[in-house]
Amino acid sequence: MSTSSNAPYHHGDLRNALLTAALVILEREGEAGLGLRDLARAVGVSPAAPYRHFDSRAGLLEALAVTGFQKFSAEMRAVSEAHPADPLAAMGRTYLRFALDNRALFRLMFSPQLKRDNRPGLRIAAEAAFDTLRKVSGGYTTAGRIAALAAWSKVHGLAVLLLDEQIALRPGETVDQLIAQVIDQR
Amino acid sequence: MSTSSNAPYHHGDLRNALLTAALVILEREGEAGLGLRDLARAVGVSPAAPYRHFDSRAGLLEALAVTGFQKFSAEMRAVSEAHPADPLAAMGRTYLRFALDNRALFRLMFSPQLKRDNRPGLRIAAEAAFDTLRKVSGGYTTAGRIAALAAWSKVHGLAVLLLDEQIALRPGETVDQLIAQVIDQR
DNA sequence: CTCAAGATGTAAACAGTGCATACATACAAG
DNA sequence: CTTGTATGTATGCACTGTTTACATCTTGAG
Repeated sequence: MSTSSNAPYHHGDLRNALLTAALVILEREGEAGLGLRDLARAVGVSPAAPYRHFDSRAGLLEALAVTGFQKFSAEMRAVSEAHPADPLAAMGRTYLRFALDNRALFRLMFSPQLKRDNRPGLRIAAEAAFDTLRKVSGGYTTAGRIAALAAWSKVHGLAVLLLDEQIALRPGETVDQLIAQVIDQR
Repeated sequence: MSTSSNAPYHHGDLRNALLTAALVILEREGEAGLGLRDLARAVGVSPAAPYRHFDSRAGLLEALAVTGFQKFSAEMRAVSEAHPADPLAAMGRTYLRFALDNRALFRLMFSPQLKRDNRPGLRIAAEAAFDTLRKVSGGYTTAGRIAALAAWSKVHGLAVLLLDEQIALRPGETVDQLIAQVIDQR
């Protein structure tokens, strides 16, 4: 809480500072461009300091992904409560908006890299997110598991294709227009 | 064409040997686990040798992805000709089969990493593949661009979710059963 | 208040990476 | 046979994630 001192030996809130700085770098440079040394330098701390808060680079990525899943869950829950009549279309749009507004983070959340070294924290956060997804979209799930999987696949696939810039927009067409049309299509 | 010699100075077909060895390592270790040194060691050649055939690691990955797109195109064209009556469902199943049979390669083909450094070869190969996809699935495209995008999104999304093991199979259920059901769902 | 213990940061070094440069070898055309 | 070119090697550089030993701050018990 001090101090007039210029550079205190202890940062005070290094873990959070690392996470927020990492998010910025992640979205700007992509996952491969997020190095521990650059990150440490960005926060003004030695290269070894992050290891006091994360066991490895993978640990840091996991922490980022976990916050991503939490934010994702919160947004999905909020939009489903805001549109109790027909939550499905609204949830689809929110799913896509989240992916487009947090491109690198969204990719990280579904990264096979992280899945490979079984990070339990990530597994738990992901399952929690999908549980709320299931709960909150009750209509679809009662309409049948296959229908739910098909809907999820469509939304998720559109997200991935848009993130990878595999879909070309028509002149004057906005992404949200396209999203709305694809979601309404059945 | 010689020789009885044990280890000839020139490999003879290093480029292909590198590509096939790289594919094996890729599917076993993932993209991050594919290092040039390991690759060179696997083929029995010096660490610098691959640079005679690929300008960089990214160049090698690009070459892998290009072969992937070619194989993908060939399979899609073949299956569409084998099922001229209703090519759509068959193509969807082939799309999914390809993804599941070439997991790491499929991911590499759509990797944003490679897209970032605009490799022209990859761009061309990808566009060629999607062109044949469009041509070959004529029915869908005439049915409307949005419908085509929705169908593509569904198939691609299911592929990605399956690759990331985000979808749990029911006891006794096979992947192909699930795929067929989701594809037939509309 | 004191002061030991633990938490948090630093400095330095290690192994491994992609990559570049200079050199060696083999083949192919004249 | 000579010579140019393609292909592979040896070596070194800059950089990375990570570990170890040490420095500094904070905290809580006596």
